[in-house]
Amino acid sequence: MSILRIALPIPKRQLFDYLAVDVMPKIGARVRVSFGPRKLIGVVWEIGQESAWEVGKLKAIQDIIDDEPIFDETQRKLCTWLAQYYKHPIGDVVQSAMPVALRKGESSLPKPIEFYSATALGKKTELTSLSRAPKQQALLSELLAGDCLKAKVKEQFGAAASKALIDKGIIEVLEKQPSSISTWQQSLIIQDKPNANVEQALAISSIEAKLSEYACFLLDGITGSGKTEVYLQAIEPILQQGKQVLILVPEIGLTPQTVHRFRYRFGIDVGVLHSGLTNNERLLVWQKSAKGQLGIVIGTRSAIFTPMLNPGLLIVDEEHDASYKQQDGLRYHARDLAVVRAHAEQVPLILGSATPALETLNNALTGKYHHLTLHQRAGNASVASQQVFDIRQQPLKFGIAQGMLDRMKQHLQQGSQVMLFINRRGYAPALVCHQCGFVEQCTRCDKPFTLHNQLYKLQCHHCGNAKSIPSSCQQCHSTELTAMGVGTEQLEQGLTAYFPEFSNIRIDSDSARGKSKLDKMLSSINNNEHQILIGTQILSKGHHFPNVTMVLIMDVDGALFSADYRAAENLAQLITQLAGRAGRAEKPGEMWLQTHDPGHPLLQDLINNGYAHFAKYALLERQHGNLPPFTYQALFKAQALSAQDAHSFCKMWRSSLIKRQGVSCIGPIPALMEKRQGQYRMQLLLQSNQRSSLQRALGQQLNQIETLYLANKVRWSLDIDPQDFS
DNA sequence: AGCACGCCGACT
DNA sequence: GTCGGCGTGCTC
Repeated sequence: MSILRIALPIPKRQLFDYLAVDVMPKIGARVRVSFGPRKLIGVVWEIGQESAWEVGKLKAIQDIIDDEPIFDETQRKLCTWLAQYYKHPIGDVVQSAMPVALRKGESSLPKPIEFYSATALGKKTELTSLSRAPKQQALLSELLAGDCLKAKVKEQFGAAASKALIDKGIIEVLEKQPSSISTWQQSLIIQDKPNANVEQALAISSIEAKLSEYACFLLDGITGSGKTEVYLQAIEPILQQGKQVLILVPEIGLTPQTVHRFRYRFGIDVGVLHSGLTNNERLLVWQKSAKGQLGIVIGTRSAIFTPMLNPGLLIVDEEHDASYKQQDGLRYHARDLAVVRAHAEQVPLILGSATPALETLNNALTGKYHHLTLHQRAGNASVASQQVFDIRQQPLKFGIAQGMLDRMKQHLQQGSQVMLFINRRGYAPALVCHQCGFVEQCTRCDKPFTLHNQLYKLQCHHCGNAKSIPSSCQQCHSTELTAMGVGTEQLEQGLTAYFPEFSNIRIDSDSARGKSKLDKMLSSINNNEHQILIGTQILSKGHHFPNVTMVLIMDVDGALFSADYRAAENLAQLITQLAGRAGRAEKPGEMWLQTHDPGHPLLQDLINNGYAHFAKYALLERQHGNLPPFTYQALFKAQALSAQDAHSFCKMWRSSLIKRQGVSCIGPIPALMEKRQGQYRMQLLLQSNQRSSLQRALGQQLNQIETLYLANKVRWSLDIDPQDFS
């Protein structure tokens, strides 16, 4: 008796067994089943001969939705890998790999294309007989010349005209299968291909040497060095072989210009997947790609799941970008999944960035990835000069030093724009003396204490050691101790009052919700409608600000002294990205970094030697500190209505994990925002030198937790390779 | 995750 | 007397 093992949208780390009725569904096809009192849609994941359940108690499936699998073997492999690696319920994984429309049971087959055609009666109808209905007359005349797509008719002639003609029997709606539509391979052209420079040509030929096998390339090219041109020329032979290309871009970077550039170069339809699409639009791209009808698919994080009939190349642009890591539910990293997918499909993968993530850089340096570098800047690109501004003992107005305000004034009066940059992401903050720059450190670890305002405590995020907040500086006895970071609103108000004659605009993910809103803001900036730009991360992504001649990074220390070891890396990426986007050749920009520690070695290294040098130094530091990518981490989070419950749950995890080989724990430590929505949040950081020992320990741990201890009071989650510790 | 079952408080 | 609160447990 064949048993169907089905992945159901249930948060359990298991498959559910069912029986087939008379037709056997294929592996990878959707089926409808009854599950307890409700009906669910699941995907047949395995077919086996026996069940751990009593076979007599198994239910039969209700019906089969797909005759053909919607998950091919590679996709099933990817999902299984995801579930295994991220320790996530398989049903949930399968669910997130599917477009929403398919989760709801929509047909996976492309909808037939509807078009209007003149009937036999229509062909005999005199046009003049319709002279009293000009719209209908025009439509009929159009259709006598040839058939026309339904959507196009509706747009040109309106719904009323076509309906009237259908009622008269003059025209009719016909359907044809989309596969009979001409394929992109026939319309492929190569438009306006510029000559590659030496470095680009070298990169392109390195990639071309590995077109039909797995290989991972880090395309490490400074801003303005023409990474996109390398992508375009690497794509060319792939498309010419009739194979497909999947390109991932960060959430905000998905600008129409980029898409246009691909579309224009090759003259083919490009499938675009972004958050603004409806479920049906998303499904359509999915279907077309699965049928091989799209040469290029571009999309954000979840586009990595798009099936391809004939894959030829994967590209992850701006691979260091944090938006590739999903921050809730299935916490996967799309870049890492791209590596797994490229391997499974046996196709090459290009990871592109001006500021590669340290993990990626390490893989390139150890030879796991091929390292391709572009140093030459094309044409009129420029980089802003970078310098630190010592704010010790400086009077600060809404977070800005007086010296910097004066400098801003100069730039503004010359008609230039000034950009202020705040890290709104709450890095675990330290306590710093404004007089002398002294930072309170844990005596055991020599690491800055993290300030927990709600607890009114300083706590070391490396050993858990805690003390109360001192009232004066240990070194100079000043009472001016400050936490780092200032709110955007406060700054906005302050600037409006201080520079009444200049208009300011705030750009963050809240104010720029939606792509068109952001575009509008950007064009108003480039039209000089605003002189002072206040922004967060969003400004560092993909856009150029030729008229900005001064960039001020307000809260450098927040990142330098954060317990989050990634904060310094993120800051360096941000500074480097911004420096490449402000000003232009004739009007170069200057960038200022406000800090209490102007001599900080990482900061000095970045400013004097650039990102690549900084990154190597930072990697060395990570190695000495036993941190990723030289060790492997997982973050266990627990939240409960009572702090005691959350704490003891973490401790229970800790005590059972610590017995396992090669895994160490830090915590439990309260989360940065200890209490949110009435829930107390605690976390435990797990670390190992060996990826496999961490994986094994977590696997065993989860088996226990599901069978032995079901703490209903505590909601918990596990973040493998955490990027963010808040 | 849902959904049912169940066991206790304030209402027509 | 019951309507409904949400704690507990189960779903192939």
